[in-house]
Amino acid sequence: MQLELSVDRSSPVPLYFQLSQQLEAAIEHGTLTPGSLLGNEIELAARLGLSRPTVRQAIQSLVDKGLLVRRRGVGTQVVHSQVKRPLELSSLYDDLEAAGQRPATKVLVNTLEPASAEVAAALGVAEDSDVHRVERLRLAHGEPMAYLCNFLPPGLIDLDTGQLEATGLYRLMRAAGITLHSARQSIGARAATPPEAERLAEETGAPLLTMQRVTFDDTGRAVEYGTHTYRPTRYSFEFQLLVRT
Amino acid sequence: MQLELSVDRSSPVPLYFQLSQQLEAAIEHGTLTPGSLLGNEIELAARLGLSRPTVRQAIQSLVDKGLLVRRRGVGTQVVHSQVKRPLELSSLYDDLEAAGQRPATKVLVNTLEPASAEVAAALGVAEDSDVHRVERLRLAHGEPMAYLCNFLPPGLIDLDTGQLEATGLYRLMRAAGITLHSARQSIGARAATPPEAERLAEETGAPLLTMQRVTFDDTGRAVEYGTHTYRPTRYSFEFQLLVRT
DNA sequence: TCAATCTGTTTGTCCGGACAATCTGACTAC
DNA sequence: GTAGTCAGATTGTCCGGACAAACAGATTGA
Repeated sequence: MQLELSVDRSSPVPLYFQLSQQLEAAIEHGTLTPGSLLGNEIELAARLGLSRPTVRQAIQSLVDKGLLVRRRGVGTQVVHSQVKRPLELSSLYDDLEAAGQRPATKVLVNTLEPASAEVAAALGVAEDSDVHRVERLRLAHGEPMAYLCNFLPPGLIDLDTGQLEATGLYRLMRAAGITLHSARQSIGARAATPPEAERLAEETGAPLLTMQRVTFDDTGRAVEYGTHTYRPTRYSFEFQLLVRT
Repeated sequence: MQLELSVDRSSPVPLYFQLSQQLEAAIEHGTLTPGSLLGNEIELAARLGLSRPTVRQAIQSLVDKGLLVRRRGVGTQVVHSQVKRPLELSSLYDDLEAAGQRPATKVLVNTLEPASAEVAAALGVAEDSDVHRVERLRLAHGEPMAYLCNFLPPGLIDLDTGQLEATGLYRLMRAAGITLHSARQSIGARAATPPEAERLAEETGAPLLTMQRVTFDDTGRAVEYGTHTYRPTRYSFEFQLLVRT
């Protein structure tokens, strides 16, 4: 294994992070082939002039990502399977853009209105208190793909219709300094009602994929509640997930 | 904060794990209320007679689970939101049992047959080589909930029809010493074909929720490929997910 | 020939310490 | 009164070392 590894001690980037990125790049690039041993931690530390805990921290982060597997008495191996992303909080806009689909968004509604009981419960605000309501149609290649209805608590973000049409909601929230932390999702299916069918250019009774989601920031506040419907012929949820250990 | 914490040094259970379990229990139980500070690491270590790295390792594991949030200069806080499980590799059988639904399974097919191109590609075996094929109907309260079709490479596990009816496939695999590592899933929806409708007691054209999954063990081998259809009126996919950092 | 045992390798756990980065809150200067 | 500055508190990073546990392969014994 002639893997070139080096760390820059003058950089503000943590050493373990520099190392883990280089290892990840090597795996991605194929320099480290699946199944190959990584060499033992102590020697690796000595080679790089690092301590073993630092090397372990780097390796551990890749184990958590599912790229490496440790075996006591054997060594650390690159996982065989084609792990891509261990399921992050996915954004339809980003998904489409990554797939080269040139997403477009049409904002249908962008108002402030009193929260229904359902919305109030999801967002943890008082019933009838004002919340943002945003309804959007997401298109790809001019064809409707999904109908997105979102509710946000007030005062968190400035919802500009122009920006909503230019990018995704998650990007706007991140840009507004909101740290997304976790989400509770529910994915199901049901038959399209007449208004839903019309919006998505489907027929009444056609199967629709539905997703409901409440997103929380790192302080535990609910920052978004969404009810989405997707055309199943155009979109499905794909993700990779890891077994918790 | 009068939180009772203690560790047993004579136990073979790692100290950091003992601590993290106690903290998790305290959070679950409500002894540690959301938003409350955990007390600084150094004092906590001194109080328990542990070193700071050990305490940090315990805390880190809970941060990874999404239960705690660290803030430099502030401290470690319990997250507000109702995080439950950060999405593990879910098993329909376990899900139903946890919901107190008394799942029942009817094995429709349990044979060895040549792999189709699709199955061979998913499992990474040669086309027309023998693979296990298992078709099951999963019921709850006597009502059909899902139709499960799975393919497994040969020689990995002994598929006994009786056992398949008594428990879930994942449990059997784990019991056979297979370490599940990751899975690639795809969730979609479509209209029921006549045979599908009949199996699930739905009408032709009714919306169905579909899930395809390839599961890998820790050596990177594909150990299972499944094509499942669910009745959306009876089942939906619920999960909590964390933003990767 | 086969099974049990031993041995070396590698990761797992744990320690104690050091300094840096960042946040909060109080203080000070204008 | 307001803005900038400073100090204390807390986590982030990193070091060097020690012993335990588990695995693979070779050795030994029946």
